[in-house]
Amino acid sequence: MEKNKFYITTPLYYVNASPHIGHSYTTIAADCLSRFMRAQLGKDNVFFLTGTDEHGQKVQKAADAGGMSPQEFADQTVSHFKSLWEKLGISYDYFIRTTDKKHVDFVSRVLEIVYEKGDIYEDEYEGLYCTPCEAFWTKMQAGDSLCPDCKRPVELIKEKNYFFKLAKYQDWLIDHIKKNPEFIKPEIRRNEVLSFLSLNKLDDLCISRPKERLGWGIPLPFSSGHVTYVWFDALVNYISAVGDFNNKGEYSSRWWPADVQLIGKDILRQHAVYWPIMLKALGVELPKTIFAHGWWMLGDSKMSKSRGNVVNPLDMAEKYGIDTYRYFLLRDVPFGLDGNFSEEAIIKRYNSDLANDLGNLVYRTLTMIEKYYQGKIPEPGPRDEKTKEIYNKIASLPEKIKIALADYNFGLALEEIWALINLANKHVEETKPWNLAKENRAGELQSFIRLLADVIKKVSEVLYPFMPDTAEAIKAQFGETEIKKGKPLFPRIET
RNA sequence: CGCGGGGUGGAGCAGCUUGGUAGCUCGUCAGGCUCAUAACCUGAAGGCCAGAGGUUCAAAUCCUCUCCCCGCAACCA
Repeated sequence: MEKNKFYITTPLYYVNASPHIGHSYTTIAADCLSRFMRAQLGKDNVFFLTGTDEHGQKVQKAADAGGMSPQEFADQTVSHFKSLWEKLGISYDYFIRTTDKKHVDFVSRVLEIVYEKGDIYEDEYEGLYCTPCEAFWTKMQAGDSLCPDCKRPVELIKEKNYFFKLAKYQDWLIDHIKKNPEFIKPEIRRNEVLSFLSLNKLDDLCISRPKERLGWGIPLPFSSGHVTYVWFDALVNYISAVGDFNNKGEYSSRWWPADVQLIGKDILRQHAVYWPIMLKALGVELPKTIFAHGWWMLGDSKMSKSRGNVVNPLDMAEKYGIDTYRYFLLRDVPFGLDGNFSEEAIIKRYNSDLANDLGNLVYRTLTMIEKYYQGKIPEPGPRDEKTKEIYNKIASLPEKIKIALADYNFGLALEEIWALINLANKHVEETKPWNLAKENRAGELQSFIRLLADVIKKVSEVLYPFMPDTAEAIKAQFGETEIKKGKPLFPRIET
């Protein structure tokens, strides 16, 4: 994450359903990193891309069901995503839609280039097809010759399709992953991909769908009877959003290659296998890192629409506050591992970390400034050893956070911040400022209060990428010279 | 024998690579303090580290086997 620019992407969210906690998780993580990197590199040197994937069968079916055109349907879902991101304070730089004209043209160009290169060929596709579900199944999936979805019989059908030569690049990809330990993170996912690639022979990827079966997609430039397979279309967004091909088919971009592409572990294969091979075929550089995070589970079960246990991020943000929601997601579970989501867990985090530790430190400090210094933040006083030690901690905090985030360890970064908060709370106990006041030890009291104010100012500064509103609120309470006390930031939630 | 991850005080986790007093957060209990949101600080209780065997002076940590839980297993985002 060094260098002078930082390009980060989220996956393109598929518009067949409304946003859930998983979407918000990836996007909040990306937002946090973007805000952090803007502070490091300057606003103009960071590019944060998100957007929506809008083609394909599922969208068409959902649109049909709602009596809309696919485009109308997509427009509607896109507005849900956009308003959610606005509510959650997501600072994306660009929102790409795969139905954008630029993207459609770009995909077309990509297909031409790969086709001309000879990495796309025509062949007969044979598979087990379930007509009512409009889906193909593998032999394994439909072992009993019944559709795993609807349990009706599948039939073997053949159709003409276009294939992308994945297999040709298999060894190259294995080699790339082995040589670049940073390419797939965390390590567990890297090992997973590596073992998958080593143990299985890749089949070429079918990248077309006959128009009569699926009309909602980008037409293949070399076959009027087919549209592009959604993944082949969608993945290209990461480069279509930020660059162009010249007439020789060479790609150039100020931002590409991406510094990190955040994804959920469910779409690892597409991003760690298909995507790099597509780029290789195009002669375009590979992203530096693909980071696959874990899933949020509800109790013991996976979150899924069919089980009716989907968590609506907007409800959570409204109920507990945007920053609480952001804090919870980034702090409660290590990025990369699965986590358990529950409102009890949010409340626990809220009360212990936000209300008791941070909120209380801020509030007690404000009270003391009000009481002992009439609301004016005192000048620094003489520093004893303990005070110097705490100032050293303040000074070293940003570097610790930088190290933690360089490893995508949001939880550790927040723990570092809380270590300072807890140290300050402890310091109050040890110093007993109420005694200093009674005993007229003005110098010590002044130095002490100023220290607390300085701790809080630093905390609000480093907290900004994680909890922007809270950082602003604290900043507003602690002015240059005066304070504005107001209400507690995080009133306890009584249970 | 398909591949992979995991089983550590009431809950959630760290420690295992490079063996040597079992650590953190929350919860519980007791005390302290009063600037503070019954918040803060200190202390205590609580674990034969899934089970069995082995290596070693010494194993949560290395080796073998067993049991249990969870993902993945390819054109459906």
